[in-house]
Amino acid sequence: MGTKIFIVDDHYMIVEGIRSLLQYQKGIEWMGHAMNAASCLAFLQQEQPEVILMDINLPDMSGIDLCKEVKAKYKGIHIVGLSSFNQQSFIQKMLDNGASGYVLKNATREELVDAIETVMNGKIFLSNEAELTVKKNEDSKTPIITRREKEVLLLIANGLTNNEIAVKLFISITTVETHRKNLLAKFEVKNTASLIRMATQFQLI
Amino acid sequence: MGTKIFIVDDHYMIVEGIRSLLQYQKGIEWMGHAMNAASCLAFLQQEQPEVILMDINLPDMSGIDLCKEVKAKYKGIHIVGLSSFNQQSFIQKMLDNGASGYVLKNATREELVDAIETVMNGKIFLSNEAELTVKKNEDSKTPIITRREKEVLLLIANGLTNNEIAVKLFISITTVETHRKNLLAKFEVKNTASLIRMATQFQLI
DNA sequence: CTCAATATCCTGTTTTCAGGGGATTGATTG
DNA sequence: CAATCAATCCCCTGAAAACAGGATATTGAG
Repeated sequence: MGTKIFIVDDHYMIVEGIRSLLQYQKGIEWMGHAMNAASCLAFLQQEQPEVILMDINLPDMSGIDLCKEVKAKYKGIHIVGLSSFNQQSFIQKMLDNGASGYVLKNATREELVDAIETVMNGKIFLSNEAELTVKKNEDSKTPIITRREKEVLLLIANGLTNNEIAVKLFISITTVETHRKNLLAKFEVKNTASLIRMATQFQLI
Repeated sequence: MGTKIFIVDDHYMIVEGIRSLLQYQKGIEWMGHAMNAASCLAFLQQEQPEVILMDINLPDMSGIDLCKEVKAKYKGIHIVGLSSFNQQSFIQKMLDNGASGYVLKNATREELVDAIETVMNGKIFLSNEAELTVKKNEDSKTPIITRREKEVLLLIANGLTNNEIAVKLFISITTVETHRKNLLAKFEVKNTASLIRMATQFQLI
C-alpha cells in the first residue's frame, strides 16, 4: 500500500493536474481532495491521510491557518504547502505552523514525488526555487517592526498625516513623529514614498 | 474533428489538469502544450491550433506580449488568457492585445469548454469572477496619466525628492512640482503616501 | 529583579510638499 | 482654424515631514 495523500485546493485544474501526475505513481495512494478548508476538516474526521498537499489560498480560510488547525488535531499528518507564489513570507508562515515542506505549482512529477517521500521520512522539503527565495531573502529581509510602528505605518499608507494619526491613536504628534523616524530608519529609506514602496514590497500593507 | 486547442503554461500541474479535464471531451482535439513563449512560437510555425489557452505569466515573455505577437502573425487563432489572478489590468491588457477571452485557473470543466466554444464563435468569454472584477473596476478605474507623469511617479516611488527628479530629468523643479500636483489630482489623493499606495494597487510601479 | 525593548513625550531647525495662482510652447485633432 | 492637451516654467504661502538632539515611563523576557 502506498503513501496516502489528500489534496486541498480550490483550483480544479490543479487538483486534476496533481491527480494526473500521481495517479499511476507507485507508492502513492490518492485518497481524494477538498475544495475548501471546511470539507477538508470534515474529511479528516472520517479518514486520515499521511500527507496533505495544501494550497495556501483557500476560499474560506487561509492555508496557513488550516495548516495550524490540522497539525493541532492530527499531529501525525505531514503537510506540504502548495502555491504558485514563491514568496518567502508565506513559506515561512507555513513552516512556522507545522508544515513539512513547500512545493511550487510549477513542480514536475519527480519533484512532487520527491516532496512526498521526503516529508514521509520526517524531513523538510522545499522546492528548488523556494529554497533560493529563502536564501535570497536572508540578505534583504523584512525589517522587524513593533506593533505600534505597524499601526502607524498602516495609517501613513492610508494617507493620514501625523496629526490625524495622533488623534486616531490617542497619542502625541511627537510620538507619531518618533515612530515615523524609526520606520524610516528600519527600512533604511529617507522619505515616505520609499517607505510605502518598501512596505508594499514586504507585503506589510 | 474537434476544435484544435493548444496550451502555453509553465506549470506542469495546470497543463496536466487541463489535459485531464479536456482529454475525453467531445469536440476538442488536444494538440499539445508549450512551457514557454519561444517553444510556443516555434510550434506555431509547424501547425496552427484554433484556440490557444495562454498563461499570463511565462518565464521568457509575458503572456500579454506573446498574445500580441501571436495575433500579429496568426490572425485566425483565438486566444484565451489563463491566470490565477483576477486582476482587471491584466484582463484588460490581454483583451487589448487581441485575446478573445479570459479564464481563471479555478474554472470548472464546463467553464473551460464553454470558453472554447464561445471564442470559436467569435465572441468574448470572461470567467464569471473576471466579469465581476471588470464591472467592479469600472467605477474605480486607473487614472490616465501621461508619459512624463509616469516617469515622475516612478522616481517619486524610488524615493527621489523633487530636486533630484528635476536634475535627473533635466527639467526645472517647478515642473516636477506641477507634475506631482497633477498626479495627486488624478489619483484623487492628498499626499505622497496615498499616491504610492494607489499606484502600487494599480500596478503602475 | 534587571535590562533591553517599546512607547511615550519634548524643543528646535531645515527641507520638502501641497495648493493656489498664471503663462508659454508645440503637437494633435475635430 | 480653434480647441485641447502635454509639457514646460514661474511665484507664493503655509503645512507637513525630516533631521538632530534629547528624556522618561512601562513592560516583558531572561
